[in-house]
Amino acid sequence: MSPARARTSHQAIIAEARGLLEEGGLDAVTMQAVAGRVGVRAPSLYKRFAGRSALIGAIAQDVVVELDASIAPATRTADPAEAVQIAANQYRAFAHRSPGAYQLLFSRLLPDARPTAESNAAGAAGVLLIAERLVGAEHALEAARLFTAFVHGFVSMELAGAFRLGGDVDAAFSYSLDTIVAGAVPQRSIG
Amino acid sequence: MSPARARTSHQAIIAEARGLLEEGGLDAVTMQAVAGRVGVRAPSLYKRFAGRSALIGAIAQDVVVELDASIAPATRTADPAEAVQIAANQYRAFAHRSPGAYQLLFSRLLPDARPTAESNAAGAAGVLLIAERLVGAEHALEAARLFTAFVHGFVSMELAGAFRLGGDVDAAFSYSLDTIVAGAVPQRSIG
DNA sequence: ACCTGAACACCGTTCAAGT
DNA sequence: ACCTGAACACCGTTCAAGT
Repeated sequence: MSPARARTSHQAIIAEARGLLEEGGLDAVTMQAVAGRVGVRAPSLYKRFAGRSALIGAIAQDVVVELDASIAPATRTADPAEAVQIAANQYRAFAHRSPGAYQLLFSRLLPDARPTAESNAAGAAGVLLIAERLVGAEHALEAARLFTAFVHGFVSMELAGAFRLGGDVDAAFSYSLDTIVAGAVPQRSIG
Repeated sequence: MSPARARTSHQAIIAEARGLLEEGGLDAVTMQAVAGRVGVRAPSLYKRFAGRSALIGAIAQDVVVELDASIAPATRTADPAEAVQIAANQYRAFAHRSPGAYQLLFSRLLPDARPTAESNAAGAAGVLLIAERLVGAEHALEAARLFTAFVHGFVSMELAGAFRLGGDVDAAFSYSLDTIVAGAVPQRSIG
């Protein structure tokens, strides 16, 4: 007679789905596999998520928040050139720590699986702040885009196994950041 | 009594699959949909491709070759700073022209759907050549990685709809290339 | 209030049977 | 030599029925 009590939770489902994502990619995140991990049958998941893509979207939201949080401390470093290094290294470290989650952010997601603009506003604001300190207000947005595009691109290529010509990948990352900072700073005084 | 004659071809299958990829993403590239487009039933596709992932891999191979070809002409521009601009703009134009195909290259692919290292050796060599002309032999590989990572990252973010803060995206691309070139060149004479 | 089995429409893939 | 229908194991999703 007692109505069935909850045997799982929103958070547990997301956590297990994310585990499957890291282990076997998006294809491994099936409703049945997730249900199995949380000790329930697939149809029960629909009590908490509208469908698979909503579940994927919930993961993406969490990931955006974590990624933002991991680069946020860099904002508190006064020297902008140093802040760039810290933010870039933290961003890259997050992607290495959670490659499946990271790649999810830039995969073509279904409409309802898209992280909201607000959810990464904090991260965008932090990068913009550092960029403004580095190059001034006029080119802050452009510099922020340069920085973000480079770091994302580098990490994305690493995770895709695109650096196949040998050499020291860490050194290339470091060289690149130095080069970008060197190119960006003078534009404030010269241009 | 006459044995059944071929009703489609390797190339036709790849072309139609790619059309579906551009229209509806990877999920739309089902064996049944591809078969329907080439006027055949799904099982017939297995006469020419080992499976879906082999078909996806064949698309990826073609795309790598086309992308390489689109940036190759930049190599013939003597001024390296100018060559960087041309290569970057051609790369970006290709991604805008074939966003589905482009994104395929950086998605987590199954083992047999991976473009071979040889297939993009030409493109890598071209970028490396331009980088060497720009910064010298010592840092050529690192500069090539900076360039490639930035351009890929920028384009990837564009296609993912990640630039949501307004502003002029074309201008940010142009600003970024100028900044990278400005930062890279001095390192040859100074460092 | 949550959980379940059964069902449905869809996949990729295999294979014996057709021409 | 290529094509096909039928079959299999697997998806996501719905829903009536259980507690």
